[in-house]
Amino acid sequence: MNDMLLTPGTAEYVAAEIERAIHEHRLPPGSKLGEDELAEVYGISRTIVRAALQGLSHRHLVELKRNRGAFVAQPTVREAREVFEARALLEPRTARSACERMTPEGLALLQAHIEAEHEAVHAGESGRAVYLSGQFHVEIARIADQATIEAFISELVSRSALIIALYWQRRAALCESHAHHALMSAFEIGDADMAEDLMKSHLLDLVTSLDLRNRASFPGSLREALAQ
Amino acid sequence: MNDMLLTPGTAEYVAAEIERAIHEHRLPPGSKLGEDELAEVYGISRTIVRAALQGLSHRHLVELKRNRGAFVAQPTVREAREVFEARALLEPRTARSACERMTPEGLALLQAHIEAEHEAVHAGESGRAVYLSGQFHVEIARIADQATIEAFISELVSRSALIIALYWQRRAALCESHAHHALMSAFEIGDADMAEDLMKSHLLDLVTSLDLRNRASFPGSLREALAQ
DNA sequence: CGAAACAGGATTGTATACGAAAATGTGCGA
DNA sequence: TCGCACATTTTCGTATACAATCCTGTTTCG
Repeated sequence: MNDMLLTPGTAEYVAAEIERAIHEHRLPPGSKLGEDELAEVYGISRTIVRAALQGLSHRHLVELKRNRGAFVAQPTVREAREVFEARALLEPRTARSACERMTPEGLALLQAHIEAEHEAVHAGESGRAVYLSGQFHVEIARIADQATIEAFISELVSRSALIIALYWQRRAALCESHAHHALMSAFEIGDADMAEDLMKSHLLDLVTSLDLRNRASFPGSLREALAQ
Repeated sequence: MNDMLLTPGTAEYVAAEIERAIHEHRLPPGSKLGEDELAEVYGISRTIVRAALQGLSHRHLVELKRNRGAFVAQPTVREAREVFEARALLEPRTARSACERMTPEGLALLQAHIEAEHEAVHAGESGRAVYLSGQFHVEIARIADQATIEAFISELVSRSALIIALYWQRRAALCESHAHHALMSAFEIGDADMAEDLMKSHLLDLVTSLDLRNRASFPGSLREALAQ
């Protein structure tokens, strides 16, 4: 769905690949990202890999531990709350803006997006489904024509993928598509108030579908897993 | 006012130094940031300098032109509008949160901040004054105890410094301190609604004090300066 | 037998060397 | 004199070499 016009071998390309893998839950939180390993995979030197990892760490998707290496980030419960707090500030009014500036092309884009989501869900590609449902929010920001806010939302959506990987609780798998469908309706009839409200409650639904009780977060992940 | 606990010789240290210089208008928009030059200044290799510059480019403070080098960013009029749009979404409600969670320590911190601003203004250190008045907003986000939003606001404030350098129009030099004083009053009496409203109008005042008419932005800066 | 010290291996941190691209300066020809 | 092509110089992009650090498995001593 997103542009693939990044030339292979660049730091941006490698970063995008890793980010997508994180987003699709192929790289679970805590995964070690060895520099030599990545360099070999992409046929480049560690210089580029390091640039990519540094970029990802600025987006809080990767944690760089000095002399230890790079790891896929493990957002704490607190971080998770903060991310959705930020989304709650940015996204509803961005959905409003998008609705006000909606074009036929934008509408078609979002429609195609939703259909791709459905496909992924039915094909059992849950990773891709999670990725697409996140990108839906980014597309809305893009339609709102706010590049700065879009960049923030893009980061928050990616971090949300990590949060979902860590704190998602089984129940409620269908609310997603419903919420996106509802938003589409609002966009179609051009009801900006409705779009804003729907986005607000959609985000609220998302947080409440997480298990954000303070279970000591995951600094070690092992200590946590074994300390019965 | 900010922590100086970054060990010299690291990319973070160099990035912080450059960012501060940008913020204080010692490095005007468009300045060339040569790698060899910076490496010599800080007594390090280009490796570290490049890491620092890449970090700054992720915050949109530096523009990296392939095979050309790094330059202090020159936000366009459109970018300027977007930055303040984003600030309008984030900061008022963050000021509210800060007000609700205000502590005596936080109050004292902000008070000291304002006094430092006054000092800088009276000492004629306009660069430092601009820097401090920006940091005031970041401190509020910190008091609101929202690290994620704080990071966003920090970036937006830094970009605002560039925008001010480019688009500020003389008049209205005193509104700044007034607005910050008014905010302090709201914090002191714990009036969250007032804090939110004051921040909202403060940001509005800021944008309206800029000259954001489309004067072809500054892609070249030279072409612009000489095309009479 | 257990714990601390030690050595080996693996991985990251930094500097530097070399190649590539762009900007600039020079000289030739029209 | 002007313009174009070529050479030079500067600066960036990438790879690689080496040093520093950490982890782990082993040894040694109490």
